[in-house]
Amino acid sequence: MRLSELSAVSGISPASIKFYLRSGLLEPGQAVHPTRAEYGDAHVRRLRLIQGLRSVIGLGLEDIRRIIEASDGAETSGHKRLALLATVQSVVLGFSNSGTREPPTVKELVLQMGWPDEDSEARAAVGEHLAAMTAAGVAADPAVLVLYARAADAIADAQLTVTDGQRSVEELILTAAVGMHLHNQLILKVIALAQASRSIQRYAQQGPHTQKGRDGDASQPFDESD
Amino acid sequence: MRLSELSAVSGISPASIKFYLRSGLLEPGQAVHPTRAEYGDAHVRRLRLIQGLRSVIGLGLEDIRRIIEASDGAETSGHKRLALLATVQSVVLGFSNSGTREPPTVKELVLQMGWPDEDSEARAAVGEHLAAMTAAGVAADPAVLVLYARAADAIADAQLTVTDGQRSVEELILTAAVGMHLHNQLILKVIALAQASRSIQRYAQQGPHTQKGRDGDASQPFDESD
DNA sequence: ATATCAAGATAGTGCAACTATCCTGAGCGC
DNA sequence: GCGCTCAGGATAGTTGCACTATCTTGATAT
Repeated sequence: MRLSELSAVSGISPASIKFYLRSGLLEPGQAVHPTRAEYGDAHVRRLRLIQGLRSVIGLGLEDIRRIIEASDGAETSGHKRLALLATVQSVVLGFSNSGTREPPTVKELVLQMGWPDEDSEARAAVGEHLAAMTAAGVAADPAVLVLYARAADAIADAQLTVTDGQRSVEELILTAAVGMHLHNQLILKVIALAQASRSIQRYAQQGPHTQKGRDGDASQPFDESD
Repeated sequence: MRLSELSAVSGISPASIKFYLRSGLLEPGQAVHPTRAEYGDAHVRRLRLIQGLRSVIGLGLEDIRRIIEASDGAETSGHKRLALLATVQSVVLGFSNSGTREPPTVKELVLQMGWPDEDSEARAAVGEHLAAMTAAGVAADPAVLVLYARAADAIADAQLTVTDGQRSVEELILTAAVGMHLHNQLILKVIALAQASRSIQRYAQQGPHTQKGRDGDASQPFDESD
C-alpha cells in the first residue's frame, strides 16, 4: 500500500507518517520507484505501536525509538522477548541505575516473595528508589513493600500470560506497556480511594462532613466546594 | 522583601517569578508603590510548592494553579484539608469522571476493606478505570484488586499521618503529592521487578537466559547503549 | 535633578511533535 | 510526445509550554 493508504488504514495523518519516517521510527518501506514506495502490514503494526505508546502512556518519540530498536529481531525466542520486556520496563519507567548500593530491604523482599535472587535492572531500580525515598524523608515501610510486592506478583503473572499469547512483537510491547500503565494507574486510584476513605474515617469526628450524614454534627455549615 | 530578594531566597529566577505572577500562580505581593512591591514568607512557600510540584512530579502550571486555587483558605480545619487533598489527588492523577457507572467490583472492594461506603471522586475514578481496563481487554482481577487495596490502605494511613503534621498548606500539598508520586514510582518498579522475576522463572526452562536478561544479538549489530 | 534599579509588559527562545508547503518526478490522458 | 495531476521526499513553519530577555516607566537615593 502507499503512504496515503497507510495513513487511511492507521488513522495517522500522512504528514505525521512522514515525520515518523524521517525520525527513523518507521522503516522507509519498499521503494518501487524513486517516487513510489510500498508499505505493508508491518508498517501498520508499527504505527499502532507508536500511537499506542504515545497516546496511552505518553511516551516521547525518543523513548519509543529506544523500544523499537530493542524490538528488532525479538520475535523469535522466549528469552529474547524477556530481554525486550526488560527494555520496555526500563524505558517506560525511566530506569537510570546511578549506582546506589541496594538497601537490605530488597533482598529480604526478594527472598520473602520467592523470587529468584538475581540482579536485574528492575531490582536495581527498586533499590535506588527506596534509597531515594528514604533520602527524601518518605521512607517506605518494609511491610508496605511486601504488600506492594504481593500485588505486583499477582499482576506480573497475569501480564506474562497475556503477553505470551501475543502474535507480533508490536502487540507484545503494547500489551506489556499498556497493561503495566493501566495497572499502575489503577493502583494509584485505589490509593486515592484508600486515602479518601481513611480521611473520612479520621476527620469524621473532628469536623462535619457533608455527604451521607455519618455523624449528626451540624455545628458549622462549611462550604466544601473546590 | 522585593522580587529580587524573593528570587535569591527561593532560587527561582526573577524572570520566572514574574512569569508566575503573570500566570496567576503567585499573588502580586503588597504593592507599596506602583514600582515597588513587598513579598513575604507566603510567597516563598508558594514558590517552593510550585517548584516541587513541577520538578518532582512534573505537573504543568495549569495543574499547579488548580491545586493552588483549591488550597486557598484550606489552612483551617481538618475537613477542608481533606477536600484539598482530594483535589490534589484529582489533579495529580488526572481524574476525569466522565460518568461511567460504577462496576459492582468497587462496592465489593469498599465493603471488604471496611472503607466507608461513600461516593468520592477517587471512587468514581477507580470505577471508571476498571471499566476502561475491561474495555481495553486488560480487565483487572478482583482478587488482584484486593491486593492493591491492602497495599493502598497501608500507605494511605501512613501518608495521612505524615500530612497531618504539616505546618503550612503548601507543605501539606507537597508532602501529599510527593509522597503519592514516590509511592507510585515505587510500585511501578516493584511490578517491574515482579515481572522480571516471574519471567525468569518462566523462561528459565525454555531458553538460555544470560545473567542480565540480555544477550548479544548475533543477527544485527545494533547499539544497545542506554 | 538625575542616575539607578525595580516592577511590569512585550516579545523572543528552545524543545517536542507535528503540519503545511514546495519540489521533483512518474503515470496517464490527450 | 507533452503536459497535468498526484505521490513521495525534503524544508520550513506552527503550536503549546515554560520560561527568558529586553524595553519602558517611574520612584528613591544622592
